[in-house]
Amino acid sequence: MRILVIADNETTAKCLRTSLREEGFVVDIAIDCERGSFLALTNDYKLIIFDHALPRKQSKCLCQEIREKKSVPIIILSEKAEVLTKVALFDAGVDDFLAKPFSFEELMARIRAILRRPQKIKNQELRVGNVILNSKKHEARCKGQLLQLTKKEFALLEYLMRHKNEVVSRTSILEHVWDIDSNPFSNTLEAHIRSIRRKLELKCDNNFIKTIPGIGYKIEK
Amino acid sequence: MRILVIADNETTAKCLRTSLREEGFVVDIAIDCERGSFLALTNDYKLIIFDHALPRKQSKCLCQEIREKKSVPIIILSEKAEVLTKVALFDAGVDDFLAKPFSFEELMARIRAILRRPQKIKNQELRVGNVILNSKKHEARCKGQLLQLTKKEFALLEYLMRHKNEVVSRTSILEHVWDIDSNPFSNTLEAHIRSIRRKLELKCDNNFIKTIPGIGYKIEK
DNA sequence: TATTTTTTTAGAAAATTTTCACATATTTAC
DNA sequence: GTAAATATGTGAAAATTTTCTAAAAAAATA
Repeated sequence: MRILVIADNETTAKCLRTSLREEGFVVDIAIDCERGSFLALTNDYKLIIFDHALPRKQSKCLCQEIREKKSVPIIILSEKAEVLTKVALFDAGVDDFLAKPFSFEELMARIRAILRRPQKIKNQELRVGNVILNSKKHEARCKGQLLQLTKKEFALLEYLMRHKNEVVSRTSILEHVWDIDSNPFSNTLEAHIRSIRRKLELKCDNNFIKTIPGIGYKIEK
Repeated sequence: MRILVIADNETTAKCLRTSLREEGFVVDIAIDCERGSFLALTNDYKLIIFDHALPRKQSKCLCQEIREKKSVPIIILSEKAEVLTKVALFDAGVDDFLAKPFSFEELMARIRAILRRPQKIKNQELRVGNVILNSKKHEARCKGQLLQLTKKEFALLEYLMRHKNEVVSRTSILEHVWDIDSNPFSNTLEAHIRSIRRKLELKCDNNFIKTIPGIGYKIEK
């Protein structure tokens, strides 16, 4: 689940990224409008979080620009919830509005609401075949046995399992599970697949992740 | 358990904070309305305590403002229990009302009533695995042996134990166990975890608090 | 003021992620 | 069918990130 944070203040952006990563998101940050706009238009983010310390006109324009071409939800973080600005921003296609400083819990509540992923889903288990993922516990099990997965392995396996019965291309995996700084020529994806497979084989399942040469990977129910 | 105290008189606020801390709460204080409103709206407090020495209109407005956006309970401390004011305040969404002077015990009784967890706050023991917390005695035991925990350590361990079997992110720990002034870049959290672990290891349990790298900590039953 | 508690600091240790060199498999061209 | 080209798999090491640790500094408390 990849999202973009746009903020002029690098510290703000990095704090947000750290917290959002703990929640399992893949986070790109842009510390100016231009880069923000570029990233927003050239990637498929599930959500954009936008710091309104940016100059007013710029941020309104930016929202409109993004919304003309993408249907991605936008959350604005603002210094003061000024009514006029607020209305203007909603007109520009903003989905939600949060006055600073806010608690991270509050932001997460808004994010869940917008992504239409109520907290319940987070508690729920994701099950395909013998494998069960529980993201609240950050626990993966195969035939009841615990798999000791790292954060990246967990995210990768989760992505594949959410797309069970379909072939997922390397490109889309890299786009959703890695952030913008990932090296597209490396084989880190293969390395991670390898290590998940090894852990699965060790515990139970020998052919959970199938390779579709030239295309990508697939998990079948 | 984080709460907010709003009072014009700094001494009052600090006295309340001290007493409430002794009861195990994490307490933010605001010595004017503006900051009070600001904190109330931007944090997830379990309770707001409100000194009515503040100008009447202000406090009514403040309550309404907070209640429009938050469902947090509010207790008002008033110089005289004037009936009219009282009614007006209840209209504004106040949950309880206490005329000064009052005993702290009395305030705590109201707090317990409002939080609708009369036992859990003070009387009940919290038990996970070998570890038992008794917040009434402020006593932590592992296999019957007493652990000499500081207040912060106790609060941190309690937070983790209340969320047993789930991964608790560093961010959410910082938000719930530390107050607004905590530095997000420090590693005071790790330092406290370390010192709890050392005390636990000394007495009994070697792997009570697990680290989930990149996410946070977890206690399993 | 003396004592305890909390926070900060900085370097060590641990864990994770990436890279690399080469192995193996698959596809394509002949 | 075979060889070349392409794509993926593999294990180990390097690089990076994250967490741990101990000790000193700062703050709170008695």
